[in-house]
Amino acid sequence: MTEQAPPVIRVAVPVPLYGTFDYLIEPGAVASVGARVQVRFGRRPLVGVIIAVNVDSQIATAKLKPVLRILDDAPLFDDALLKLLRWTARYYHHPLGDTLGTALPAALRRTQNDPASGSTRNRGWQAVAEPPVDAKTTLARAPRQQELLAAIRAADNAVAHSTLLARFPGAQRPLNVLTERGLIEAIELPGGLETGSAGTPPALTAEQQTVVDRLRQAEGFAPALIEGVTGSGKTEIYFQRMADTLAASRQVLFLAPEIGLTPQLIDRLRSRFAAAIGVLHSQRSDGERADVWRAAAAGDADIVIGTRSAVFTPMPRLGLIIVDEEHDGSYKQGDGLRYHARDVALKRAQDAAIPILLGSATPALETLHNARAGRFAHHKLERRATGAALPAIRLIDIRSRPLDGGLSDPLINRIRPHLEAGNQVMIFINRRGFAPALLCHDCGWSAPCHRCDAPMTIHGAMSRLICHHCGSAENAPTACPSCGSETLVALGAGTQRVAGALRSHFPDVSIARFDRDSMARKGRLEAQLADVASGKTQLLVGTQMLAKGHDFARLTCVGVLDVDGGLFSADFRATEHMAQVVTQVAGRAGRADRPGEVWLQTRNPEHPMLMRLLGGGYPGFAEAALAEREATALPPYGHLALLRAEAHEQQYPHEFLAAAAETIPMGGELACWGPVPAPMARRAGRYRAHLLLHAARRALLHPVLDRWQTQLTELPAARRVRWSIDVDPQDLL
DNA sequence: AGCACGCCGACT
DNA sequence: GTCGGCGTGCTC
Repeated sequence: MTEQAPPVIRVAVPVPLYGTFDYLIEPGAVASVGARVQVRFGRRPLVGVIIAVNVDSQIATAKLKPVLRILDDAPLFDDALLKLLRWTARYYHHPLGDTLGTALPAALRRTQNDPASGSTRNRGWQAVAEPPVDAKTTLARAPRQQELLAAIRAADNAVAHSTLLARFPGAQRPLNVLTERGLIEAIELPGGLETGSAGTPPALTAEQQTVVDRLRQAEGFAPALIEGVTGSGKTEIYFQRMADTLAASRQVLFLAPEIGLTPQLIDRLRSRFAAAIGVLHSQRSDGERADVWRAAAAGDADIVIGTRSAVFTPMPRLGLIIVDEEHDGSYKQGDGLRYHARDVALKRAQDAAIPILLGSATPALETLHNARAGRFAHHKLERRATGAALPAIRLIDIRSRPLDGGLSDPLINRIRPHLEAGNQVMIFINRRGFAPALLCHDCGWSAPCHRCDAPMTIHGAMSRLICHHCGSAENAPTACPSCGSETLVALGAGTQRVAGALRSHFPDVSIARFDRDSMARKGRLEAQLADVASGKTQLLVGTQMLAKGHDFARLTCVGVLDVDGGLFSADFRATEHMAQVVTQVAGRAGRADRPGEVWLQTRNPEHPMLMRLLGGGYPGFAEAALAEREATALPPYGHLALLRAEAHEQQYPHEFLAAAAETIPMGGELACWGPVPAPMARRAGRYRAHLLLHAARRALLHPVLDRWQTQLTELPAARRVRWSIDVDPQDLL
C-alpha cells in the first residue's frame, strides 16, 4: 500500500539566496503558478510566489512546511512576465525570489495587507464648497491648518491622503480638526487608473510623417531608435504609434526617467487619449502603485506610464513599449537587482514580438552601436518641429581667469544682453550646495567627511558641511582644526553660490534655483516652473534637473559652468554623460525668431572630445567616442561585469575578491582586473573594492558569473563582506 | 538578509 | 551571577 504523497509547490521567496523552496499545500487547494503565497521562512513570515506546482521535491517530506495561505486565486504574474523575470534573474545573476520581490509593488509584498496602506490608498480630501461662517476667525492661530487648507484648495478637485502626508508629515491631526470644523471633507478617490479624454493630434511635419510611416511597416519584434534633436517632436511620434496600438485593443507601456515623467507629459497623455491610464510615479503611495499594477494585470489599464520598475508591470495585451530618453542613467538600478530597464524592455518586446521605440536626442553609445549594426531601425529627426534653429555652442576659456562664484567675466557679459532684452538665461552647474570644499588658506587642510574618502560640501554660505555621499552633516568650523588659522575659504562653486553671485551681478533680476535641495518640498518644482513659464523668473540656476523635459519659451542663453569634470574622470562613461548633458541643456535654448546661445566654461578648450562635440554635435561626438571605445575594447565593444564588495574592515573586501578571482580560468578573451579599491575607497564608513571582468564576447562572462553565483556564497571570506554582481555596470564608482 | 544559537567580557 | 557582544550556520 502506498501513501498518496501530499502536493508540493515550489516557491520563490524574497531573500538574497540563490535557490527556491518547496512547501506543502492542502490536497485539492487551488495553487497556480504566478500566485502569491504566505509562508513561514525560517522563523518569519514572508510573501513568496509559486513558480511550479506538483513538484517532486528533493527535500524529505517531513522537512517541508505547509503554506500558510494562498493569497491569490488567479496568478498575479502571468506566464510572459514570469518568463521575463526568470530571464532577468539569470542575466543579472540575481536570486529569483528577490527579483520577483523587486518587480512586485511593496503593498503586494507585505505579509498581510496592512490596514494603513489598505485604508488610506483611496482616501482623499477636498475643501467644502461653502464652509461655515464662524470658521475663519479661529484659523488665525492655526498655521498648520491654514497651510493644509490652502494646499487642498489649490488642488483641482481632491488631494490624496498619502500625498498630503508626504508633503506635511504629521498632518493627520490638523486634518481631523479641519474636518471637525467643517472646512474639508474626506472622500473616496478612485484607485489606480485615471481616464483621459480624446484630443486632436497636431499636424505632423514631413519628417515626423516619414518616421511614423516607416514605423508602421514594421511587424513583430521591431526595435527602433528615434534619434531626434530636442524639440523635434519625438513625443508626437510615440503618440501616433500609441494610437495605432490602442486602436488594435492592445496595451502600451511607456517608460520615462523620473525627471522626465513630468506633469506636462502626463497631462498631454490625459488630454490626448480617451483611455484608462495608470501612472507609476515614485511619489505615488504603495497602495496606489498596487492598484495600478492590478489594473494593468487585469487588462483594465490601456496605458501604463512609469519609471524604471514599471518595466515589470504585467500587461496581458501588451502591444507597444516606449522608452523615452533611453540614454538616461536612472534606468539602471544601482543596488539589489541591478537591472537596466531599457535592456529588460528590449527583452520583453522580443518575447512578446512587439515593437519598441527608444527615443533620445542623445542616444547611449550602446544604442547607437546596435542601430549601426542593424539590430535596431534608426530614425532621425533633424529639424525642430517649431522650425527654430539649434543654438550654437561655444567655449569660454577660463584658464587664468578669476571666477566669481563659478562665473567668469566673459560669461557675465554674454548673459547681460539677454537679460536686458527681457529673455531668460539658464546657468547649469552639476553641483548642489554652496561650494564643493572648505579649504584652509594657510595650511591646505580641507574639511573631510569622516565616513567617506570625500570632502564635505559647504551648504548655506559657509555654515553647514554636508557629505553628498553619505548624508552626514555638521557645522562648519570657524578656525582650521589643523593649524588654527581663521582664513577658511570655500573652494569652487555649487548652485547656491552661483545663485548668490548672479544676484550681486543682476540685483533687479528674479532668480530661481533648481536643485534637489530647493525642490525638497513637493509642489515647489511646479511652482517655480510656473514662474518661469509666466516670465516672472528670468534667470535659472540648476543641476541636471534643468536638463530635460522642460520647455522654456523665452530661454535664449545657456551657460554651463564646468564641463571639465566630465573630461577627466575615472569613469569611462563620464565623457558620454558630459556630451549628453551639454546637448540636452543646449536644447532648452532658442526659439523660432531668435536662435539661442550656449557657452561652456572650460580649462581644456583643445580637448579632442570637446572639439568633436562642438564641431559635429552629438552625432559627431558619438562617432569619435565609439571609435575610442572600440580602441579600448570598452562597451559596447567589450562586455563588463563587476563584482563589488564592501565591509567595515579594510582587508575583507580584498580577501574576498582575491578568492573570487582564483575561481576564474584566465586567458584568452577573458580578463580580470583587480581586486582594486573603488574610486572612492571608503563610503559611509565602509571600505569598498571591485573585481572587474572584461570579455570580448558577452557569452564568455556568463560561465564565470554562473560559477560565482554558486561558489562565492560558500567562500569563508564572503561572510565578512557585502557583495554583489553587477552585469553591464553603468559606472565603476 | 534575518534570526537563533553559542561561547566570552562588564554590569545590576 | 546575568546582559550582550558578534562569529557561524540555516532557512523548504
